[in-house]
Amino acid sequence: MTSRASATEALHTSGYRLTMQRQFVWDTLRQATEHLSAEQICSRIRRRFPRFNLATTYRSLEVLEELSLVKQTRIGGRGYYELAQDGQDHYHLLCDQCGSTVDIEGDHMVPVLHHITQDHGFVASAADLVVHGRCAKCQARADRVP
Amino acid sequence: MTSRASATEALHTSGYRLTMQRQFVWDTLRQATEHLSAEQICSRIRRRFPRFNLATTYRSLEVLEELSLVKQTRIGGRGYYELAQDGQDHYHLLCDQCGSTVDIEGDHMVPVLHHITQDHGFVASAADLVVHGRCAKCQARADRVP
DNA sequence: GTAACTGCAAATTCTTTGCACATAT
DNA sequence: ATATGTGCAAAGAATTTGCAGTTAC
Repeated sequence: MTSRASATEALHTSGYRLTMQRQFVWDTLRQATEHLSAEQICSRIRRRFPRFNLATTYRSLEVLEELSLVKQTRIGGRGYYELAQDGQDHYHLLCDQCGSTVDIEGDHMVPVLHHITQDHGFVASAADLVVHGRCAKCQARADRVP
Repeated sequence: MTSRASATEALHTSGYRLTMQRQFVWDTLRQATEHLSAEQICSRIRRRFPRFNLATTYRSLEVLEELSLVKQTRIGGRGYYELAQDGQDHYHLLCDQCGSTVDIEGDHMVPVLHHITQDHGFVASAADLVVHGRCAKCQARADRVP
């Protein structure tokens, strides 16, 4: 029902070959609890399959992205990858103090995107939102020691 | 009244030296009608001052950013620079087809940011929003030739 | 069997840094 | 006078590409 079950199928029906490497990348992202950089994905796979390399990581991610199975978010010039959610997008809160990220899901952006469409005749397909600021922890810390 | 008049002053009062190079970068961004990459800024300045170079471009932009005179937006792994608007942020619509960008200003994001603060105790200081999709022109073209 | 894919190394692109010289204060 | 800033060249980091060999179909 979710896109998770259909990765191999999606590859197959799109004419892409089902390789071990692509499955590794897919599985790594499925098991991850947060977005991962290409480097992180690669090194995790290398633990079990030492000949795996970064070029293949990028090439696999490119395919998975094209099939809308994976979503890339750029934070500070680096790309991070995670499973694409089915319907709704999700966004990132980045604490500029401790560097932590929080994911937010929900339809907060729907009215914004709607507005954009109305005002500019622009048909939005995806939105990358990174909100900078201070997370709850760092905020509390700052309050304690002003 | 706007931040535009106070670049030299801001540099001065912050203890930064007022150099020709920094003024060149500032003036280039003032004259620009859209955001520019470091490379674009540099080559424009080089037309009048051939010894100007990229390293100085980046270093000048860093200073101007720190003084909140300039805002950087990252699109597709590249940094683009423009004057920081006084009060309100502005965002970018990026046409994935023709590569054009449209700037949107306004307070569309205010309720979103407010919500985020409520829900996550996260204090937002800035938001980077890049909306991908299809601009009006490309949309019309697609409608004509389906 | 063959077109697609991988591994490796080298190339690209964007950005940062070290250091000798120049300059704003 | 001197701390800061610049120019140049070289280093870094992230990503892409060329190509010979491998593999899924």
